[in-house]
Amino acid sequence: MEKYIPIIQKTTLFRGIVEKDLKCMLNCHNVTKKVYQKNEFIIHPGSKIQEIGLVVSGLALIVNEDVWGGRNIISELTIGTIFAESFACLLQIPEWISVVASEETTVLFFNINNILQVCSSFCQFHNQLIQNLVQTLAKKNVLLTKKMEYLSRKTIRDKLLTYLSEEALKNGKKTFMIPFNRKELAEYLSVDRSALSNEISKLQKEGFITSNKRQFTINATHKL
Amino acid sequence: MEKYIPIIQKTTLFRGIVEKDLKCMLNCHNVTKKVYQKNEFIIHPGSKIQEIGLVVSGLALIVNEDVWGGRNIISELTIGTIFAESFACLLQIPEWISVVASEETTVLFFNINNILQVCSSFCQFHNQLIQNLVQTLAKKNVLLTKKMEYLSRKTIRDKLLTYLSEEALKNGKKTFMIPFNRKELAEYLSVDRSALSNEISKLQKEGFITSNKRQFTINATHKL
DNA sequence: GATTTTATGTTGTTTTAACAACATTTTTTT
DNA sequence: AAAAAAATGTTGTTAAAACAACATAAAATC
Repeated sequence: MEKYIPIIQKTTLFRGIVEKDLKCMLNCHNVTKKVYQKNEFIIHPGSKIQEIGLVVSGLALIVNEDVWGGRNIISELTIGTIFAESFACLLQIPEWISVVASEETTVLFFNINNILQVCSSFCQFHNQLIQNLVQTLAKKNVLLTKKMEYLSRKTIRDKLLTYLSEEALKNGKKTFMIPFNRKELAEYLSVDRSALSNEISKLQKEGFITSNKRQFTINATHKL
Repeated sequence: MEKYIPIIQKTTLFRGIVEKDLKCMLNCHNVTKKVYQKNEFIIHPGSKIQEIGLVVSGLALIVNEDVWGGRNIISELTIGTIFAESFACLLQIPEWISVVASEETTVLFFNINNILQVCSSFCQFHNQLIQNLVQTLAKKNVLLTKKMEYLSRKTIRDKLLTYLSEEALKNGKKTFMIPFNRKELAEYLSVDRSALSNEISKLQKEGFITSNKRQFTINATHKL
């Protein structure tokens, strides 16, 4: 198990935990390891759960299942990614969510109770762990809320301008770089790539923005 | 302060905390109270924050501000609503978010450190509070992820079918009631109301679903 | 440096949604 | 019970996005 310590230490959940404590945790039988074959279910829809997962080898997929038997990939879980932390906190997997191994995959499971239940002796380890868990959840929350702001706009133009505005405010400058190329940005905003490129062109011609690849400049004097 | 205990006890954050502990907390100067006038800022964009807010009278708005000076209401904060819990966990308000009093509004502030920092003496109070905070964050997370599934679909039909599918799975039945009327459902899915009604009609004619007001039946044998 | 691949922009066509206007039903108010 | 208000459904028009196909530019590979 100890060979996974470098991976564990890099996760948001265990960031800042000293190696001694991690070793202790791994040796206290608080962590279980399981290997899954390709296409095997790691998490079944509607099941009970008490563990946070961590992929230490292979690749898994979070999948949304519909009543017609259709499947939709929500996200990919690469090595070093923790998953199901929200579900573990609620002790329940939604009926439409599953996690499936995309190839042979090794997963470590951390019981949520060992993280949340404060031990009788005041310890820095637990404090840090709770702090980390809360921050992980909060961060995801803010990211999702942010993304929702774009997705709930009706036109590509509005989605894009809302996104660019927030990026400008976040950077504190009117000129900034975005972390996506066109294809990725289109996917992030859930729009067609060519339609997005087209809209960027139009906004430039109309004087709202200037853009060159990943660099954008917002012309805030040019009122909407 | 103690007059607010009934409101405090009903929040997800303080659910299950005994009155004795709440009183102790209120008396230990861990909670501050502030009254805001109409249109006054309760939270400024980009500011530092260490407190979770609770509206105990009046009405406040979470507002998204853009670089052009435009404002967009993200949500309404009615009496009994806690807010800024995610931001408090990250100690930072995003640059595009503000909270504004919509009328004269009274707010209680709970310092996040008094919730997260485990005291040296093992206490049930703290344990419950952390449990509650984590559950609040996790729940919001799952709700946001769920909503994103719909919003990221391109057509009204896909948004609606995804929504109905998850509701059916959640209820464990093909026939179920939804918690929205048409106007609310349209708003939730970020689509036009009449276009939504129209799409529901079409889906019925094509045999995918049966619907009567808030009751829907999914015909899962009628493949997509 | 040439070749291939990937990213980006452009345009026209088809599909879909938004919008507006109105009919009908249901619910609420008086 | 009548009147008013709100919710829902329907249709036609307009606006916008998806899609497809292609041109060009940039980056990666050989």
